[in-house]
Amino acid sequence: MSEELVERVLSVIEQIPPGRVLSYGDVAELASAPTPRYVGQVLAWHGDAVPWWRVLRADGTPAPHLRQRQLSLLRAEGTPVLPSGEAVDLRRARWAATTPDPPSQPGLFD
DNA sequence: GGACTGACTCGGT
DNA sequence: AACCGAGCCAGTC
Repeated sequence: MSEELVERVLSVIEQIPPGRVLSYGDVAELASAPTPRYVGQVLAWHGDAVPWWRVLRADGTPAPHLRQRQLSLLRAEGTPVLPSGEAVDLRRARWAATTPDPPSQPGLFD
């Protein structure tokens, strides 16, 4: 696998602002990775170097083995979580890369 | 070269 | 909501 591609994937993740998230598919698209699976693979190996908790599955739920830890990290930085507490509210928390700046006001998510 | 395994996703039951 | 199958692709054995 190309080292360059790994760098791009990590770079995209590094740029996700606190309180916002991206799905594996989003990251794959932004980094021109071949498939979302690849992003998961990169995170499994180099995840400790980036804010991995800001990457979720397409439905807003974290990968099963990270469920607890990831959700608490997200809650800690103010990411909007659904009432169930089991998934992030993607419609509000998803980071639009083309509009990089997160909403600048405190009223942020609501 | 298979076969199987994942921090995946989507469409169909 | 839950389960299934297909497509995906790098790694490992």
